Amino acid sequence: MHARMGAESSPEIPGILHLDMDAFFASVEVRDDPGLQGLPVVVGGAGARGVVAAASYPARTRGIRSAMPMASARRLAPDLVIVPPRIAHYREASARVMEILGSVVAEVEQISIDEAFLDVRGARRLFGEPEQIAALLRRTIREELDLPSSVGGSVSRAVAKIASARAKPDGQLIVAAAETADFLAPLPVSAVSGIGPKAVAALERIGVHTIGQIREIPASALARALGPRASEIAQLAAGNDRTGLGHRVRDKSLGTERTWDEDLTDAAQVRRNITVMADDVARQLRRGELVARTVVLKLRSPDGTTITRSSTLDQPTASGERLREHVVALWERESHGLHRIRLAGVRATHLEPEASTPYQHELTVRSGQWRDLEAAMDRAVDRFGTTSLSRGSTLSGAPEAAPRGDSPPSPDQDRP
DNA sequence: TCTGGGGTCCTAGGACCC
DNA sequence: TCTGGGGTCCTAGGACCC
Repeated sequence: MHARMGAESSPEIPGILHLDMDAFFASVEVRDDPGLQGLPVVVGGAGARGVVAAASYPARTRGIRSAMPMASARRLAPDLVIVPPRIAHYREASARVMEILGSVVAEVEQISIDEAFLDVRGARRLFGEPEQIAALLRRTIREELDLPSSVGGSVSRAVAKIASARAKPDGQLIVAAAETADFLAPLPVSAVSGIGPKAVAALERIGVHTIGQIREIPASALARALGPRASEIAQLAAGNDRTGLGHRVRDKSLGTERTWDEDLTDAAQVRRNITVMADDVARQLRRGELVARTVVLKLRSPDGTTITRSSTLDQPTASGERLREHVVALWERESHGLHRIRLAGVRATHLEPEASTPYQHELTVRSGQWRDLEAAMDRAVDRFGTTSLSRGSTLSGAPEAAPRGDSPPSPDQDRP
């Protein structure tokens, strides 16, 4: 059932587009090194626990996929070319893609580094129907950045996203409103964004494999299989969402984590590493002119069990010293029960723009000192890179650093 | 040589306030 | 001296996405 026909309610134009860059990280690397053209190229960690972050199409024809363990990828393609990720570089390319989108369409919602939704209904008078706008965007990205992309279009975000995936590589697919049900019916349930491995397994248990079948089973059966998410998923599967575009205001959290090829067994070593991570997170906050109110420590054991422990601060901060204190305290609370650590991470959440927080106006002498010191450190890091100055010793002249325990500050030998 | 690193969103219980 | 309901914050875990 549709809403009333108001003066502005346009007929069902499939004007929600989803633009997705093809094999983005890998495409950027191949573009920058034409010698890689046609080869099975993956971007990702080469270590024992590395995984594939992006695979070129020649790699995909060999069965290699994103998120696959690098060891498996090597088995599938002994001639595999592994390129270490250059995230900052991809972010730059991403910014240029988004600039191009914004130059054609006012309504753009970036949803990840390599994809965006666009509402082109208002751009039709200038640039034509959704098909033509999609072609224009893809052509411009190709000409200006030499990168391939694909576009899906629909009246629904969920369906536009499914369509862009079906259009790959280097294609476009606009699904007219009247064709939506036929388009969706034969697709596997996993095609819906939001239906992951757990939901797929739950649906298979009740005999549901395709999107069409979701609409045939009773709502009660769907609710039993999927729990509270059932109705939302039913809506997506029917192509009924009309949510339009939202505009993500700012980041919600920011953090860093690391998995070691060999588990850490020394508590002091874990403490040193999370200390470095806390400094790194604080630096990211300062760079983004943000402060955080909560810091989260994440720990994973060899068997995959993951715990998180969080601590909320009295005042939002971007101080490495503050974050270190809290994250180390969280670690000291847990370290007794954890003897082998596969992964550790530090994340800052409840972010606020630095300018809007009262803490800025309540600088004490002491916090003023840390700000000056850490600002100086930021400048040095920008100039010399992270490895030259990692932590500890530089700040130990500051008024009482985080509890330090048994071992003296030592250069961090863990980072390649 | 079996599982990364960056995130978002949701749920649920307990504390605390009114 | 027996018990309610709503709202919000904090913490923890989990599913999911690229």
